[in-house]
Amino acid sequence: MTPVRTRFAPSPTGYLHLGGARTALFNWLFARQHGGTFVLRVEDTDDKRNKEEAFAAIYEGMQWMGIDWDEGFEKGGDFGPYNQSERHDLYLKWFEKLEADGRVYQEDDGAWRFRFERKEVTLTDLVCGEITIDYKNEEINPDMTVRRPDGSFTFHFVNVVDDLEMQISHVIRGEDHLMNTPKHLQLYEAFGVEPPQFAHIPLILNDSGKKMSKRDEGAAVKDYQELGFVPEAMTNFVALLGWNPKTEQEIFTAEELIAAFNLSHINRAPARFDLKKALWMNQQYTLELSADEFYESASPYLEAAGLPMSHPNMRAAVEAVQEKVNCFDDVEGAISFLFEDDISYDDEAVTKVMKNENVPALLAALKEDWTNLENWEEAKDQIGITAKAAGSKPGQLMFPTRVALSGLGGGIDLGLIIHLMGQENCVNRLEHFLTVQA
RNA sequence: GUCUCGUUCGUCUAAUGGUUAGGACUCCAGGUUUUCAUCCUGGCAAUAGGGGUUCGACUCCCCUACGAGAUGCCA
Repeated sequence: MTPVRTRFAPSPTGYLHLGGARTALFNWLFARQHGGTFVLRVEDTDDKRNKEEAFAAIYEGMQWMGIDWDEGFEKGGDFGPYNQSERHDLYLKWFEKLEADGRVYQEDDGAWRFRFERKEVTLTDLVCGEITIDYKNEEINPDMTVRRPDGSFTFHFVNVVDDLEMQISHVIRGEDHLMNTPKHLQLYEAFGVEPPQFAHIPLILNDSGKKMSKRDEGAAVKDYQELGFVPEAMTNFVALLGWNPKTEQEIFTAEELIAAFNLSHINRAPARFDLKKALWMNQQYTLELSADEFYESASPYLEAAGLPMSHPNMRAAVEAVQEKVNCFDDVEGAISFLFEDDISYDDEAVTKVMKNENVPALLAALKEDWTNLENWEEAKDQIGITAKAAGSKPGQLMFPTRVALSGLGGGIDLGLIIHLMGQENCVNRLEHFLTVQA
């Protein structure tokens, strides 16, 4: 039994694509499940500027999602170097073998082509099954370029050499490589080595059903980091895109994913990324955080938004919205009204409130009744008393009061809003609401 | 154009010849909460179309439509 060795080989594009993240995750899950090795290789064949910076975005994204690697970038290992740009001698060695065997020939401009065997090639893919490509017709499948006139090698060539040199046992990659694989198989055969096993996973589509591209909103893992996703939720959600456990379980810890993962349960059809469901899943995770964890995680977002972090009410306000928000980025909008003098009103909430024509009178009455109260509990109870005195139900005044005080249709518990805001501010907000909206 | 793959509620998916086609998200309606959220209950909603094979088809075969990928001296 050969040891399981998988790899993720991104090129330094400056961001970790959602699809790339899932490819990395599946490779990682498979390696972890089999006690194998997960390699991070850098496909930097083109000499790009800011290569290191561009790659940093990728490994930071992986680290955020909790995908660690055993070999490769910054870890080293026995099969290095792990940057393609430093592996030229290795490529040359295998190229010379092809040359000696007469499997390559040179074009007029100096480029080298690999001579395909003119036969049918069958790929047995762990996800896609058997796929046969006919190479008999040279017009349809011309020999492929493996080396450029400047001496550098093309993707197909280096990819195969790297995988065989690094003794990769399973190549798990996006379906966009499916048609490349028979070519790679020809190369393995010419090299005289056993190819690895292949598993091609379906692509991730954007909201409109097209392949997610760099321009798409939410194409980068970083986008979800900025939205304030819990990393474990992100990992969980991405794992369920194109793979399913064949059970109705949806919430998985990393350990559970490792145990349940199975290449044969990967779908063939591409999947769309549904932000609403992702946010729902994220909320399942934020709900499970301790108050401390939630506060710690939300703080950076609040600081970035300029909220006064040392304010005595800050901690209580943040804790109060833990079960109200989907992601950390929503916290600021849910509590900022407590820390700002100017209040902005949610149009939808105001419209809903104003549908009841009794509301202005009720709020005006409450404003009068709210003076000279001992504490916030009394103030909260007063809402019911005022409502009843006017012949309304308490509930008919609770919601309008919430909107008048916070400007929002939802959020912190009303009693707590009153408590944190203080009597004077409450009365002022009612006054302001009546002036502006009524 | 050619080659390859794919197509189940709006979305993620289950059901590999026999189910009232199941679950989840969204949405809607109730309940709980004097408000909001959580939570609970219920509801709307799908086998792309057409032919076969079969006692029986989401499931197998063929055609069409649609989608995706490949067809680079990009990766």
